[in-house]
Amino acid sequence: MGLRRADKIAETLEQLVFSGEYSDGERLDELKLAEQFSVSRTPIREAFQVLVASGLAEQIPRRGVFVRQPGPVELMEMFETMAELEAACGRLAALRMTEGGLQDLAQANENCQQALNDLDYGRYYSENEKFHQVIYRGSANSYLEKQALQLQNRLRPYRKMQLRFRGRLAQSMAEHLEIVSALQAADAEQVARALRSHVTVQGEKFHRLMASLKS
Amino acid sequence: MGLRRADKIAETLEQLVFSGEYSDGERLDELKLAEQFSVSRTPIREAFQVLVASGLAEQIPRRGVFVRQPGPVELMEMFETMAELEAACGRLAALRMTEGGLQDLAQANENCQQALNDLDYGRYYSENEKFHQVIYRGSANSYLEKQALQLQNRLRPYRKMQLRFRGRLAQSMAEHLEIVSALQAADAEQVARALRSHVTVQGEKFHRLMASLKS
DNA sequence: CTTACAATTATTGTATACAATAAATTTGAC
DNA sequence: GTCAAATTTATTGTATACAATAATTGTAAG
Repeated sequence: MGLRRADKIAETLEQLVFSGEYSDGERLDELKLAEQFSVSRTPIREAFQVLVASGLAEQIPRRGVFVRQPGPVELMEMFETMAELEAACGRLAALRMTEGGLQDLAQANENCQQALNDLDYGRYYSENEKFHQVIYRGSANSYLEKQALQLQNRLRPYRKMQLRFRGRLAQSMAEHLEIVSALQAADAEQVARALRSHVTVQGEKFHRLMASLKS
Repeated sequence: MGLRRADKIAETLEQLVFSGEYSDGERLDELKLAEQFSVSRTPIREAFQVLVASGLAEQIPRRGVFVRQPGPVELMEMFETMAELEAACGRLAALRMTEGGLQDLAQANENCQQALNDLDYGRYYSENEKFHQVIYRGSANSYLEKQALQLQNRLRPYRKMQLRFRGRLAQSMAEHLEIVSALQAADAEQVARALRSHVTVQGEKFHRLMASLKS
């Protein structure tokens, strides 16, 4: 599976946009990037198309492409959409999850608890992601799963901000348990409700997120 | 707002893929397309990136790009995801829809009824789309709205197949009324339920869709 | 000093040229 | 005649060259 230079560049640029290396509205300079990547403008331009298509940048004809960092409003909208996608996955998973899937879920939750016991935030974070991914998978709808994974990926940097504050992790674990038992009980509505409120950003979470955006 | 040649080409190719002009697995020939559009390979290749990014084609390095028409399974998954997205829009719209939004909805439904009275299937189809779009808008979440619009657009050709068969339109209208009244009553769960089952493809609809795929 | 216009520069968009790799075809051994 | 290796051909990926348009600077009039 040969990789094209352009694809690798697109991936790298994506990471740079995610990590906040480029701020909102900043223009992506073809020539400068071509130099940096030791490549001609062509693969850079092809990489741009990928960024633009995924909404990470905007292209204005004859002007250039400009990175688009989501503002507070769009961010909230994305989180809300994520909550609804998760709820949808959960509702379907409640009806379709296999015994093996439920075991994976229990294991994933176990790993979260372990990380929490060790106060290993980084590991809790990644195990938590896996926990949710088991649910996406459990929906038995690979199209929906892909959508959920995509948005999860897009929101990762912001989720990272909001997870590590006092009491949040314990509460998060409690919610996980509620989700797990609802899934075991195959109670679709309960799963959807639990996941929606687990993911939704409001109250204190909202203020934390807004505060962290300013930095 | 100058348009780039490559963007226009991407749009055209999208339509060609949608309309079934290209079948699944078919390779998109750069040179042939360059000739057809009277253009060099460069803008063709840039257009390809757009198609690939939106999942309409797959790119295999050093091999070419190949159109990806959804098979029966993926199609069902997409419809199911659409149902969940619509339910999500509806649930939010139930809480947020303005008086003006409700009026737009009533008007859109009125137009559907009118088209149905005239037995104008084409118009019913487009008015029906507008009806749903009012709900997307009603969610007051432009990110979610965009996702819904995107999938609606992607599913259009298949939806067209399944709408025109005996009795379906009358039933569809009845469901619309249920949706409208639930929205007026601001009953989020009821709206979500009604929209989900309205959009879901199952039973007779499923068989129709499968049958039409073979042609 | 400000404004408007002209000339210059920079940057994007497209065409062509070249390089690298995969597909196809030919050739030769068995 | 069949299979395999080698050669040719076709096609993709990248670099460069050119064209078109937008941004910038400079200049002169008021």
